[in-house]
Amino acid sequence: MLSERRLEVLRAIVQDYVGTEEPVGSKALTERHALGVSPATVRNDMAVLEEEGFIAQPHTSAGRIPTDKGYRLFVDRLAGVKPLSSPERRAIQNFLDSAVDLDDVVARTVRLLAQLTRQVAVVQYPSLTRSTVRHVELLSLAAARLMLVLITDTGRVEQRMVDCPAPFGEASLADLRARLNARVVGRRFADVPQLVQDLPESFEPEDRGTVSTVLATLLETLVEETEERLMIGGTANLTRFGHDFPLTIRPVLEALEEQVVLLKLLGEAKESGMTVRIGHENNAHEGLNSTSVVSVGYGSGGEAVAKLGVVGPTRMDYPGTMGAVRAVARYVGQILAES
Amino acid sequence: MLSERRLEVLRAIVQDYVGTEEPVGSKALTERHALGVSPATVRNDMAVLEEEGFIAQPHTSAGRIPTDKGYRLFVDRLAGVKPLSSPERRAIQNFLDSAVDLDDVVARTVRLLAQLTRQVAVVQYPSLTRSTVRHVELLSLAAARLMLVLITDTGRVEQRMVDCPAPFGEASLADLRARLNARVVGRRFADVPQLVQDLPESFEPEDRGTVSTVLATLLETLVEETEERLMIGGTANLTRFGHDFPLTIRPVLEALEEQVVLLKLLGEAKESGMTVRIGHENNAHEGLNSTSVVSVGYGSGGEAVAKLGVVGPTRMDYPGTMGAVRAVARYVGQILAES
DNA sequence: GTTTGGCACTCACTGTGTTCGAGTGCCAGC
DNA sequence: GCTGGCACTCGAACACAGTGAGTGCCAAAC
Repeated sequence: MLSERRLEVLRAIVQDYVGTEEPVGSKALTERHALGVSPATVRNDMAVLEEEGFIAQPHTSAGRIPTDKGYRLFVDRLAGVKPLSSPERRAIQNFLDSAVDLDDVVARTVRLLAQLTRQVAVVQYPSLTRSTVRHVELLSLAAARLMLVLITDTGRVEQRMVDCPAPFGEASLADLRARLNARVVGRRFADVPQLVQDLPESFEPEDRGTVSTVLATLLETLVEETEERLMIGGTANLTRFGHDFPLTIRPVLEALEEQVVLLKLLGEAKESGMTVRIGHENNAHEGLNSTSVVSVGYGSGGEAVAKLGVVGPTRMDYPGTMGAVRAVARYVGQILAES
Repeated sequence: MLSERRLEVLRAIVQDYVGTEEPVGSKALTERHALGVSPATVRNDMAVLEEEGFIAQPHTSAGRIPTDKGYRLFVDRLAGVKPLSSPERRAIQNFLDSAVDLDDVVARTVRLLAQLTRQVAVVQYPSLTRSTVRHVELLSLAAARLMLVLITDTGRVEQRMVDCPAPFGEASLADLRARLNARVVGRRFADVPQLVQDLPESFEPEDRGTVSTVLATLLETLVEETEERLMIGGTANLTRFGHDFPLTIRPVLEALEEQVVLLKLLGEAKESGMTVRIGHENNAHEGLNSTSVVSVGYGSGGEAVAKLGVVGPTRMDYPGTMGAVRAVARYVGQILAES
């Protein structure tokens, strides 16, 4: 068990190390923090903390730095979430309010997060399966070729070509469009499959094939989680860290280019509330095992339709980062709800 | 005037420097290239080349490196475009052939270019104004709210909300949709404005306001060159250069994040043929003044609908890069034409 | 039992020479 | 105009000592 003071020492170490980027020693600690004890005592505490694996020394005769386990404890028990200042909040709102469409919202969110946290920002586009249907449109492009357009309440638009097994008249098309919309508008994408299941039966035999094909394409589009897109920004912030540079930044950039990795990472985060994954906990990609990922879901209503977050060095300002991430997610949710 | 041999010396310097990333001296040159003269002679030639500004020495008692002006001469007069090997060509085609939609084509192109050239790849989405219209769709979302969807021959889809000044009946909507499509399908976006100019007049007075609003939105969408999007990849390749790292990579990453800068850069490139901008010639952003940009237009037909290219250090393999860029552009054009 | 001051020890970092060698410019001779 | 020779330059690499922040341990004090 760690006494209250030892925890305080750990907190002080994390704070100082995040601030200075240099290993912190016992003397410096007592000078900068009012711990009320002497350096020697702190040294004893440090020895214990090191034994427990919360801190480590890069080499003998150097100060201590927190380990991943140390950061974990810090995040879980010692740190709060630092709320943003109200000018910051206003700035966020203003900036997001002037977005014109979904792409713009996402792009602005990325820039905002990157600027606020001075780290790499990642924003996932609102997912299809968790959105609701605003409209389904069917266009006839050629005799046996249709275009299917899906519009979500979050403003996302998805389109697919459909090659029909048989020509499909304008009347049937209008009919299908009307019935389809009647059934699914306002419903969650996840519920669509069962809502349209029996639709082909109500059509003339010669049209059933086409209707089924259209529905199959529709369901396929919904399922295609692989189509999940995301936007990344602020990679230039990576250059702020590490004197040992190329070695550090290279694998991170590589990992960021693999969108699959990032999506997996976000996917593993909790559905609700903020998730912080520290260092080696990010086993999705080895390039990320000296970075931390702070992510949170956002959505137009109570429910999350996608996630956003930042990627930074394990040595980051967790309270500040968490505050920024949470605030941005909140405002993005509002914007999506309004549009 | 530079004699034939001096040009040969310059070519040798560029090639060696690109290969080794180290300043090249007179002795090493005569050893690696069959110039048929002694180091002393090469030294004299180098002195001349330096006087003319084609090469420079980082410090006394070091070899020479090409200047931007030197690279310029190399690209313009000394280097050809190195064609890809046929396995490479096949690989490109296979990789691009399996793309499923426009986003996928662009994403795959970026990856491909980045891998082939081992540099940062930039691909612009096919521009609206240079494409032709495949279909225009109007959807009624609410009594006085429409959605306008544009579909291009390159597979791009663009949508906008339209708030109507007055309610607009389904019949009028169908009418407008039909007439609009009759006029613009198959035409170039650039020609659309004059094709629809007189359309409002043929509608009932109470609908004219709405028709005008729709058309205005349509034209606005066409004009919005700012909406030009692009995709970037291969930033991890930046880490391959420079021991003097953070200083070098930072401004480049910053420049790459400013899409406006990149678009401007691509915009300044020649409409036809390949463009190579070297070092300080990239005055669009100071972060790019030690990089070169190789770009070329691509398109489904004979005409370019957008551009793609790579960004790398001035010290790059120009013939190889130009070959890869040209080949990729060619295949992307084919893919777009087929779809 | 915990805290504290004292003390010897460790070891990365810094600055200073010193050497080494690739590369240069110049010049006299072919 | 080309070549070999030669003195010179100057960055890179290496060795080495001094410095100081930081540590662990211990005996004394609270």
